[in-house]
Parts: sequence; structure tokens; C-alpha cells
Amino acid sequence: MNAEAAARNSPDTPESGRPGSFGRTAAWLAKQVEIALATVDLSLPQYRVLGLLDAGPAVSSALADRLAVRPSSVTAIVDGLVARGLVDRRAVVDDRRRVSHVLTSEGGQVLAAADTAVEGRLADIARSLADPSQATRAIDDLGLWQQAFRDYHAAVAAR
Amino acid sequence: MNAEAAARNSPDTPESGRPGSFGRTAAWLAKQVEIALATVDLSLPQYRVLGLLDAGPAVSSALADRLAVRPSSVTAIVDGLVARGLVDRRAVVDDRRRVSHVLTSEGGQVLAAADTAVEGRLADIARSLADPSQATRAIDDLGLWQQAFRDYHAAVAAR
DNA sequence: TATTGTTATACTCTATAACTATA
DNA sequence: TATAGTTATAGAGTATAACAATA
Repeated sequence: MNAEAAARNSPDTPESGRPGSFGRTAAWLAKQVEIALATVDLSLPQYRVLGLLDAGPAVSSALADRLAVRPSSVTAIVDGLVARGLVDRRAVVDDRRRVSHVLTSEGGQVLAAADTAVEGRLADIARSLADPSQATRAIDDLGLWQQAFRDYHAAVAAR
Repeated sequence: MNAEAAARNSPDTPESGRPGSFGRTAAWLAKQVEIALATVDLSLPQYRVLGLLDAGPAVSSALADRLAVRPSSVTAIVDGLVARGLVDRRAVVDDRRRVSHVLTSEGGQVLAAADTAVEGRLADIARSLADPSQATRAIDDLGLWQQAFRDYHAAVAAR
């Protein structure tokens, strides 16, 4: 351990990140999601797309905005989903430059399986906490983040 | 919105994921971390490596285990960090097949900047919550997950 | 002309398989 | 022989730049 780390960490938790480093925790949470998604053969970006389309059809530019990626990345991500029949591409009638994306029923099933896999893995990890009430609290408070994202996007959209 | 989604969502939140879909929330949390890390020119895997090395030097196989990736992926991730002078590779004296990795002081500085960037972005989003006490709770409870990972790894290591 | 999306290309992360060096 | 790690190669996600189709 380097000097900075030694100064930051309490003596009885020598292997941990510094206290309050919740950014690193979020990074590990991400890895756990990836591991769970691998069981249903889905990547993190694909899971995000399916989740967005679960709320209704969306054109490429809307997906690119919400995913915070470039349009060419949307093409790449969706290519795989279309090839597997999880998403349908369809032309937009009044503006034929645009391409809309629709979740197929098979896509909905895979999305549900993905939700189950991810939630199951995260719940397993939460149960490692000694206090069962803390496990519940850890899970429930991800719902707080869900609300935060909703409010955040609403605020950004209103700008 | 498809029929399944319509059935799951409450009428006043038509654009949201289904209630309790905390797996999707974790997936979006991951994206926010990536966006923040881009400001310090770091990827999510690189951020995880720097965080691990902050606790002390580690050989490739140990990093592969903790990162849940194959050894060749460790080589690829670390290559970029070594090229930037954030990590040093060094031979292990008593077993020269092994390669140890050490966080440089510049690496420690970039890691600190990354922590600041990620925590700042997540805090911004949490502040979108109407109730300020909920923002605090959302942030604090990521610390609960930090503890959960610690306990989970301890349990896995003890197997 | 401007906009939407795809294609071409390059870089990173990931894996599997083959290889080198060491044990 | 077995193990640790790298290299070779391939596929996915990302970006930028160039392009085609449409407005």
C-alpha cells in the first residue's frame, strides 16, 4: 500500500478503498451487473437499450441521447439485438430518414430474464451483509437512484 | 409501450422502468460512472485496477481473480496504464514467472481525480431528488454496498 | 443546405488458443 | 509436466470522419 492509502485507511480494513469512496463502489456494482447479464448473453449497453424500448418505440437519435453515445454506437449495439430478433427496426412514415426501434415479445422475455439475473446477483451480494435489515436497505435504496435518474432526466429535458 | 410494460408501470410514470427493477438502475449508474471517468481519460476497467492497486501491489493472477476477467484481459488493461506511467510492472523475486503491479504516485493522483469526478457526478444526480435528505441517503447507502462487497469477497475467499 | 443514420476505420476490453519462460 | 503471463486473433462497443438518403 502506498503512503496516501495508508493514511486514508483505518488500520482494521487494510484491503478496502478509502472511506467514502462511493465512486469505486459504483464501479464494482457495474461489474456485478455485467457478470449477471452474461448468463442471458446480453451486454450492459444492450440491457440499457432493451430497458429503454420497454417504455415504447424510439428512433436512433433519441436512443443515442438517452444512452449518451454517438449515433454510430447505437447502430452497432442494435445490430446484435436485431440479429437475435429482440428488437425490430422500422421506417418512420413521415420522415424516412429516421429509423424507429421496437421491442419484440422475445426481446421482452429476454429483458425480464435479464432483470431476474441481475437482481438475483445483487440480492445475493446484499445478503452478505451481516445485518439482514441492511441488505433490504441496500436494495431499496437503489430505487432511490431510480427516482433520481427520473428527476435528473426530467430536469435535463426541461432545459 | 408494449402490453407487458403497460401492465407493470403505474399510470403516472409511463416512461419509467417497472417498479423494483433495481437491476436496470444499476446499469444506468454504471453509465454515469463511465461518463465521469471520461473526464480523466480512464475506462471503467482501468479505474477498478487503480482502485485495487491503491490497497497495495498485486500480481496478474490476483488482479484477474478480483476483476473477474481472464489473464489476457489484465495484460490489455494494464498496458495502457503502464504506458501512461500510472502503474509499474515489476518481476517477483522468488518466482520469476509472476509479474507484480504497483501504483505510481502519478497513478495515485489520477485515481484521486477519478474519485472526485465520479463522486461529483453521482452527487449531482442525487441532488435531483426533491428531498435533500433522500440525496444524502442515496449517497450514504452506496457505502452499504461497499461493505457488502467486502463481506462477499471475504466469504468467497474463505470457501 | 441541413439532418438522420450508416459505413469505414481505429482503439479498448473481452475471450480462446497457442506460445514462452519458469517452476 | 504444470503454472504464470503474454501474444495472436476475433468480436463487441466506443469514437471520428466520410457518405447516402431524405428533408
